[in-house]
Amino acid sequence: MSDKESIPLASNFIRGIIDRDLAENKFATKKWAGSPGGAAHQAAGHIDTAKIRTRFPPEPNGYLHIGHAKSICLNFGLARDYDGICHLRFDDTNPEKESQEYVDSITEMVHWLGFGWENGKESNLYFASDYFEFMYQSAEALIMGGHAYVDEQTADEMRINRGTLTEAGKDSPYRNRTVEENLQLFREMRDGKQADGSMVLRAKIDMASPNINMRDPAIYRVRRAHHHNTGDTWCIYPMYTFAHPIEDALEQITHSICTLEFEDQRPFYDWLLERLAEAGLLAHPLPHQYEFARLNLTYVVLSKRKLIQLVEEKHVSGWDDPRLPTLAGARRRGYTPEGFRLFADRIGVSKADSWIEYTILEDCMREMLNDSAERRIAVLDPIKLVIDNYEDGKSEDCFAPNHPLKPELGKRTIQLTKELWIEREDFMEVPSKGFFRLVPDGLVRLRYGYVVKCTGFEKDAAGNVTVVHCEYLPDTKSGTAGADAIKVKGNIHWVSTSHAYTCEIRMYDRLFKEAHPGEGERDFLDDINPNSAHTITAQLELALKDAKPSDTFQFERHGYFVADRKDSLAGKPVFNRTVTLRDAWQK
RNA sequence: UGGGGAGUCGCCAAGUUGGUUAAGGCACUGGGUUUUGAUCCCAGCAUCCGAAGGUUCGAGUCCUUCCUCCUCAGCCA
Repeated sequence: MSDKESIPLASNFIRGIIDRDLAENKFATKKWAGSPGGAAHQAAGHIDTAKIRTRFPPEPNGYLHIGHAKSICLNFGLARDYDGICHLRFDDTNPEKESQEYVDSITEMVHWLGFGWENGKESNLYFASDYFEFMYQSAEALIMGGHAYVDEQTADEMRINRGTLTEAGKDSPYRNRTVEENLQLFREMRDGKQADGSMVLRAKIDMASPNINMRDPAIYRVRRAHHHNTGDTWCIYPMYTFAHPIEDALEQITHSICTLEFEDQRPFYDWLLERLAEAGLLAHPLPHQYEFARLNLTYVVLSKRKLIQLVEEKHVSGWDDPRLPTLAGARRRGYTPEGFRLFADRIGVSKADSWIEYTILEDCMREMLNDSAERRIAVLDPIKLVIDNYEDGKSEDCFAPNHPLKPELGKRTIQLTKELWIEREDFMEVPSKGFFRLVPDGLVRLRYGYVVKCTGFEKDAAGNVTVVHCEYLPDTKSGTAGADAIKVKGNIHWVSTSHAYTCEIRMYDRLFKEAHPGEGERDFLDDINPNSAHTITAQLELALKDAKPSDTFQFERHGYFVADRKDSLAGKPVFNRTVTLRDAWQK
């Protein structure tokens, strides 16, 4: 953890709730048997040593993105700060959409972000599907308590009878079956004696409730589908509404944090848990649900549907395309876990819908990368500079610090020769106002080398500058006595043409050109930035040839770059531009 | 038009049971340092808290009315 992350965090409403709960000793008697379970199981346990328990509960039906990172940092961060534990729990109650591939990917990315779910010997990695038996028993308990019934209406009939936002619903004709009949039918559902979709188990609450979620929500459906975890053991599966509160309760979660759209479901969450506590299946204290506003980022789409569309219609190269806001893509782009954690802290948590400016994320990455990335030299758009008064064939050591803020990281040598590559934009035949780099008859310092004076230049038939000529001033070499006798404002980087690694670099920019892709009547695909990626051939200092996949560097005066983790070969890395340096001059 | 939420500086976001000059971050604007026009440092940046009334010695914090935005009618999560 860096100093930046040890700065006291701004308070937020969830921390306020936790502070109050802890002050009231709300969980002082809560037990934990070392594994998830109901009242009977937990009763045999000890007082929970975890002060609070939170959980990150993804459905393994897609890849994690930056929005998830906010939730992950929130849940795991809270557990860390309050001496608690955060579980990683896969909410896998819909087998038709879920798969092991997603489980693996999600697990990997949560770890990558820097969080763990281990607590001593306990792994606290769970699957909702491991609780199917308990959920089934809970459903029977509900039936026996007169709180659930088997409904044989079709999906369409159910929808029609649910009413509207302003009109009450109508009771199902099957609503008043006897407990015995309900139990028998529910068991038939479980035993495969009822067809898919022919009936559902519904909670029996109030078809006239102004909250539509309380109008007898479906809690179990018949679905013959192979489950990635339970195989073909079940042909009935619980709905999220029913399953999630039970998952939280079995894991002794204290603070169940989700996004705003679940707010309407909280009454059912509490209703269900109370019923199961009455039935003796669960013990108090029961978990509570709290909702926060999901992340919206400008110039980015985070909806699962749109992300899938971008990938399937090949607008990007895949789920880990460096331009995508998926965590896999961000990692390939060179975004770092530290940067994401800083970002999460910086944007805060509240219940107000908000749009975070994309530059906030970029700034967080710059901030952490500035601290961690070693410096290297890269000429991205090379033109030749010839030092006419420099000896042919001579090669001279120049010393460049690996990190200006961390002298302990040492220096490396780079070779200066008569012919160099410099940046095309560092020379101007007719300088614009305020330009202080190379101009005819002007002085500029070759960074870590000599001060040179521009003596001329050559152009091709098209009028493009091809070669710049200069003469060096012998007594001005960096690091030698008197080097600063001649002051120059300009300072440009360079790479010897005979000591260069010619390399492919992917220059990435934002995927969308509009702050709010697809806003209003527009199709979000029409807002795609046609210049979000282009590949260049650059001249890099030789040391970069040995970069390992995922190594990050600051290419001085340009930005942060990472050796692509997929396409880099040993001795032949290719780089992705993570983010540029801030540039007051460009503005 | 029913239920549930939210409205504090360009973007986020703190604001204890009402107490007197409305945190902080990002952005922005000045100035300084600097062999990255980077980093870093210093300073400035809401007489005002969606609007209008009201209660009070005193309100972003309480009351009333209004406005705007988000969200809910899957056998998805």
